[in-house]
Amino acid sequence: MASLKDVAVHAGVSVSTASLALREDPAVKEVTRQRIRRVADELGYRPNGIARDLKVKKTDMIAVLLHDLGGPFYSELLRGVQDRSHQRGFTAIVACSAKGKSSAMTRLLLENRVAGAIILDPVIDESEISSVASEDLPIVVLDREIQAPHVYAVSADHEGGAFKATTHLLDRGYRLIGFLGGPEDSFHSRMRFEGYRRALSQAGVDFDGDLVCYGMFTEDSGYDAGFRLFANGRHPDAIFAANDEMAIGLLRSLEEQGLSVPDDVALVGFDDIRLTQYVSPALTTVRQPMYQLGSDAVEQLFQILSGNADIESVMLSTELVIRQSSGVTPRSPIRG
Amino acid sequence: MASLKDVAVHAGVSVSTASLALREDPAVKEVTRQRIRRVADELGYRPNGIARDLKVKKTDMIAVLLHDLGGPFYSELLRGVQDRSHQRGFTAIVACSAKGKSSAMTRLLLENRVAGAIILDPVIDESEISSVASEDLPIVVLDREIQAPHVYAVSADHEGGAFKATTHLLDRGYRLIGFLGGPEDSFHSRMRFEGYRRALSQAGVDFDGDLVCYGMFTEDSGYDAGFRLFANGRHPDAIFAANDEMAIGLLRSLEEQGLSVPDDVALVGFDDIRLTQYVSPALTTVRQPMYQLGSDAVEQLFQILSGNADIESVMLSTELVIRQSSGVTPRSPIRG
DNA sequence: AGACGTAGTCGAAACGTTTCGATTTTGGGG
DNA sequence: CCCCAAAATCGAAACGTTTCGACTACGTCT
Repeated sequence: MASLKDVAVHAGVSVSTASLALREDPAVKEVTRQRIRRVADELGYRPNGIARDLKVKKTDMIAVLLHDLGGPFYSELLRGVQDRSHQRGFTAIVACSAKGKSSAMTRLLLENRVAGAIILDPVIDESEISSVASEDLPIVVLDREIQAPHVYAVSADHEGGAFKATTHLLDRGYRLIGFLGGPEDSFHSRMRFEGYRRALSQAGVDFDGDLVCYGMFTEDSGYDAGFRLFANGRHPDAIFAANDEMAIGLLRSLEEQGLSVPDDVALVGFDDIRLTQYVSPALTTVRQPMYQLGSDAVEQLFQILSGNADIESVMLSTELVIRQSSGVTPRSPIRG
Repeated sequence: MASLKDVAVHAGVSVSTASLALREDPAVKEVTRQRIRRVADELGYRPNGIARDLKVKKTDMIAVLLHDLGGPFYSELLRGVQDRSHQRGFTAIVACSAKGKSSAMTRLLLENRVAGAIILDPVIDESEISSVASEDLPIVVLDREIQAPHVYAVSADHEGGAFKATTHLLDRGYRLIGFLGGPEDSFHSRMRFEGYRRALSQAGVDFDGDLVCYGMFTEDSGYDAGFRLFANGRHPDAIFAANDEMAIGLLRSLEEQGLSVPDDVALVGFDDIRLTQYVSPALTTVRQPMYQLGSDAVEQLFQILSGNADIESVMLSTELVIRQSSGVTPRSPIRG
């Protein structure tokens, strides 16, 4: 592997001149520069970014750590990250946030290979993240609340989205509105539950714990929950599911129970995954601004790295996407 | 940022001893090691992986370059990459293969930051890839054919899958089988077309160019093609679409044209994306071993990096997944 | 003609490790 | 008590850059 020294020797100049020349520094004479560049090409010289990073003590790479690579809607998020990183001169690299000796977490974050990190992983524990963040490694967490130095948050407004979803059902006249949550300790599930509670309470509808049920955010767990929600003679007239996967499983189980959606039971999900448009009836849901989440995360990191002092948490609003599963006409509007 | 030297000074030992101690080298006495480690912890010392990589002149990171991050079925692929990388002691980082000065391509591959790369990108041109590959940077391309030094291939058997799909339709008695391809210069489309041709020819069915149509691998382009395929009084009794997206668009257009699938027209797709199970009728398709593709790519890279001389291209077989869209019972089996 | 500014080039240090040969310490045997 | 091998520690070089102060040569100004 040809190094700068090799180039310098072959071009009959010093290493420093070669270095300057290849970086188009105006201090080196045009003719010399051309010669050096020609030699570099002949030798197939490639700058060693590792050496460079070591010398200048900084790197333009930022890490994006996801719990499982390639989940369904990371696509948009990563596009946001990608675009904004590029715009800010960063190179974003994505990896899986698994722990362990040779994990990306270790290699990238603990071994000083990146300037900062964005973490979207509901599972990895808080202490892990806060212990890894430092003066030299700011971390932006997505969809989490972590109070720790050098940890910043960018989040979609899950509570607000859930509020919108539930209010939508209330507006359409439903009163026995069930909630299908995810794992109880999950941030997403908690926030969405809170929005649900707030909507009920604002509408003056009593909360009924019997109408609440939990799954695992998977389609199958939604399917299972579909039976529990209608067991013992209970019969909610609408259900707000904390994510689309479960809503879709739920849809299947309702169908099996001979219940029609939305005629017998209205249904709203969360996330707006692609499938929601294809199931029948198409699923009313809440869309998160994934692209912006990614882009804002990078921007936040950029600001921090630029030494901008007062960084505030960012909360992005969500959007209700109304389709068929939540009924068509308001039966008895509660407002207006 | 505390360096090894700081640790050494505070612990009253030399830098080399500190280095050895923190790597648990048995040459350093237990008590010394404990002292050094304690000091390191107190100072919040973190090894500088960049310096390390520079010194030892190697890195355990491999890059995975995708055309667009987070496409629908990269998920499985990346899991394969992830698992195998971990098993082989690599850290896999994923980035977008866009070109340009500060792109991942440049930063990671051209600046010697990774030991090797896996590229899955039908768009980026061949010359780009072959010019980037080198002695010190072996590249494994997925689903492409590139003849160049230091470029190796791992591929699913698209031709074979298309053959299976078409033969399946033939077995069920269809004879006027149309082909809906992607962009004509795409490797995927070409291979799948070839499998289609071979199946027809093996069954002694004449190829009819009028039954061939091209889209862009998108749902909308499939929808449009659906009208072209049935224009001018043509009426294929089955269609093999080169991917599921287009097949689904096609399904929609057939429905609009009052054609029933599979009764009027049978349909087979390719890829087995998740949606295929949810559309109605569920789509018969060809599944690629995405997990294995990823895992084999890493394995291939590992072998190359281990100095294993004779590396052969790998071709993985695909699997026909039969659902409702291709009809139910054979009408007139052509074999057996 | 001498001084001086400037364009161009150079040398050496530094970044934080690892590695290896050299040096010191230790402890046991004669 | 001394010597020696083994154990423990150390010092310095090296990895490939960048950077900065220093140096050279040369034309210009006075």
